[in-house]
Amino acid sequence: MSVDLRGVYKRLAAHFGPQHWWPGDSAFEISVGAILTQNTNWSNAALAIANLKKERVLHPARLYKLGSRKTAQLIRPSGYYRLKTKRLRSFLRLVISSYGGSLMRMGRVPLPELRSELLTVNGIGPETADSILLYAFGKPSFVVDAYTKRIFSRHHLISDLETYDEVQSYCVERLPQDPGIFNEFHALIVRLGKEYCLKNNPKCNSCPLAL
DNA sequence: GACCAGGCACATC
DNA sequence: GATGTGCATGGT
Repeated sequence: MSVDLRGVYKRLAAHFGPQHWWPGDSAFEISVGAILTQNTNWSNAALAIANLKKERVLHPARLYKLGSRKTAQLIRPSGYYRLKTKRLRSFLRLVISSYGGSLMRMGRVPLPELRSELLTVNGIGPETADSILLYAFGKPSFVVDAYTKRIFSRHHLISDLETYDEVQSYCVERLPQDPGIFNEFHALIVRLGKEYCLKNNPKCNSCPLAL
């Protein structure tokens, strides 16, 4: 069975309107946000980013120079702060050692190579890598997350056993290879998930995606 | 006070 | 390769 994912996208877009993702003023800020929001409510990640901005360290070299203790203190509201400090610093080492601290230079690397490189960083898995590629660098890398899996399996588009790569292929094969569409689609899925497809108490009756 | 949130690495079987 | 566990905060 082949579901019209383009149609799904159009309906969500018509229902919710533009989502204006990802909130952030630079590729670096978006990348940091992608790590800080792992398994975490965005509002908590945003508190941490606000702290980094206030200290004027939302910049690769400055943040690295800041050191672990101070970084951990600033990103505390995002949760898992010791773990995320390590992860941020692993990412920073890549940016600094391979690209001289320039996200601009990093963004010139072709998608497949850059994705592989990001996945070598401790703490960057497929979702975080794809979020950085899509939202920080504007590359057509489709982001799959818990909402995508939950919604698609509840609507019987996929089984709940599918792996990350399988769900990603499923979507990529059914959508135009356009970063603008990938961007909006994922944001709309998250919006739908938050409003209609909660873990325990789904108000699925009124779901705009009656498939 | 329980439950949840825009994951990932690592241990163990 | 599948399954389980640690990581931690702030909002509802």
